[in-house]
Amino acid sequence: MSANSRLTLAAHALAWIGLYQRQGHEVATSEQIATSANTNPVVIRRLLGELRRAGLVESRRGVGAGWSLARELESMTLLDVYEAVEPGPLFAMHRTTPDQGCVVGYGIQPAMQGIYEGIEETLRHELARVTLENVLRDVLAAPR
Amino acid sequence: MSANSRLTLAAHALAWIGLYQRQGHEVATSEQIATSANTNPVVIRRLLGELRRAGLVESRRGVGAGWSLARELESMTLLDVYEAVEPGPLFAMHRTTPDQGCVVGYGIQPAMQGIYEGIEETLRHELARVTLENVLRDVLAAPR
DNA sequence: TCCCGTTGCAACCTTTGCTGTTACGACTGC
DNA sequence: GCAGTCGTAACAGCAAAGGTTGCAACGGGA
Repeated sequence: MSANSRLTLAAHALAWIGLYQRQGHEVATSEQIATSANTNPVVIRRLLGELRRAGLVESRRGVGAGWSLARELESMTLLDVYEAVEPGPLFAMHRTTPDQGCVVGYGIQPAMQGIYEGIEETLRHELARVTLENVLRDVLAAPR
Repeated sequence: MSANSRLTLAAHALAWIGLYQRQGHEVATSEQIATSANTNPVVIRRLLGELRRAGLVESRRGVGAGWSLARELESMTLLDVYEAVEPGPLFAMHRTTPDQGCVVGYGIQPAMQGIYEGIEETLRHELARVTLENVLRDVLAAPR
């Protein structure tokens, strides 16, 4: 599976903004977050843009601009973040339509479709159990 | 997520071989399976090679060669197939190591690591609940 | 009114992984 | 020896993600 770091990076950004705000700052810049994540500010802006569309963060422009949380970390779950940054399904069907004249080729897609739906529902449920507050607590609990 | 059709294709191939054997045939060829899946025989051989390494199928060479199941479909689960064809973890960490001098950059990877492990364990449990026999039954149950 | 720092966004390149394709050697029953 | 199939390497094509550059838009302050 082409492993995807978008969820990790989004959680990183949210935890960073949340911690920064608790330290008394109003907004965080993509530059600061990019430094922490060791990547490019544009990558952060793109990702935070998706989170903004999902209502998780807000952005201000002009002087003293930057990003702030739209909700408390306690009320954000990894499922919210996952849905904001991961569009497609977990498992894909065939690239090309199987032979519809073959019994297996005809029935395989509806069969796997149904199975995958149940599995993804369970995945969503698991993701919904973890709040960004949990994430930040785990981050701060890392032993030095 | 770069959606991955390997699990779907592997399930297709196993269901095809299983059904073919129940119809009284000894072995199935990669050519036949490729026709059903509407792809290239080499793609099928590569994938079945991974399933062979996992002990799910066997192959014979020479005249009258082909593939056969190494176990009954009832004793194979989607987890067996998943582990055979999907090497990496479901969610990836950052591409580049985050800033270890930053509290969040330092703690984010162990934090997400622990969270992801729990989620993947649940995913494995779900995959283990579905046997290839279930898959074949669903395939044959597709309405014409 | 101008300046400055930041977001918003488009365009492009590079890398990576999967898939498709061709080619050919290895094997085995006849 | 022949024919049919696997086993595998090599390469091209394609798509997605990430990285990079460039620049317009915004808005508070001087």
